[in-house]
Amino acid sequence: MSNAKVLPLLEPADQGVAPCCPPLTERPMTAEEAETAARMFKALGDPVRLRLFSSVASHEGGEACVCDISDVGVSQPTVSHHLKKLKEAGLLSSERRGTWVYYRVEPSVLAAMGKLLTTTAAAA
Amino acid sequence: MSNAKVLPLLEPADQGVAPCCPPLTERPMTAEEAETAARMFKALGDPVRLRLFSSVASHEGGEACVCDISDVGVSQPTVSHHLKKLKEAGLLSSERRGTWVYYRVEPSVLAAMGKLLTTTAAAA
DNA sequence: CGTCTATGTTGACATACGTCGAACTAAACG
DNA sequence: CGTTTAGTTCGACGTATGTCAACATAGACG
Repeated sequence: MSNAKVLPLLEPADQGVAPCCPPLTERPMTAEEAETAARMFKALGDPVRLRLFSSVASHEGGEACVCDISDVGVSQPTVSHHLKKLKEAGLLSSERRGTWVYYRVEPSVLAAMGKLLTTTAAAA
Repeated sequence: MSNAKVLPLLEPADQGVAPCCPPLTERPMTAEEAETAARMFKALGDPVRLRLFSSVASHEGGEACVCDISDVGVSQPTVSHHLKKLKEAGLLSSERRGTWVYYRVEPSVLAAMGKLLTTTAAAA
């Protein structure tokens, strides 16, 4: 099978910490950091993807079957396309169990993005 | 607890404050919420914009002249174009003072996006 | 086996996007 | 005035993106 290309910023040892970059307000990002972080923001920069991601993330256990979240107003292939994008961005992972395919959030990535947006400006 | 501030998921007010939506992990976003939030994520979904925004956000006072942040590897019209996009997304505001134009971050928007990505405290 | 259901993939299309150079506006300065 | 510096807007170009219908694949089930 063709392995999905996942963001290289996430090592299994980095779970729980910010793997990508310092907060946006700390210092100007380098080109490389921006390249990496932009990929994550871009993945959430589409309404359909955002709804899909939110549906998965808010589902119990942070995991949901495709059949439970595909009611977002677009065709089924489009849903599959967007889920693939989210997977390629490292935000979701998928697993087939019998008939259905389950998608799950990558909590470390969510935490990384949250840290990017932490307002350190309050210290000033 | 102090959820009195997070409760209003009203329309994105035009006052600069953008408490658009609850955390992504709280419940599936509505189409309207996703539209609003995706616009912000999309604005940060470009490496150049991310660097520009980070440069402004990390500058003293959360404010910077265009001339101080335009060294991002693209032409000056492109810088202007991206700054306009960030402004349209509500992430930055601009003001002309004499010869130079200063851009400043909208801290409320930054906080709103941070809240969107608040770590999955409930997704256990 | 055949068939049904659940997802993924492919190909095509229209639109959006990032980029640049050139032309334009705005302020300072002589 | 004219010139210089700072920044925006315009027009054009190539590429990326979102979308769908059609087809393909993977289990389940008889």
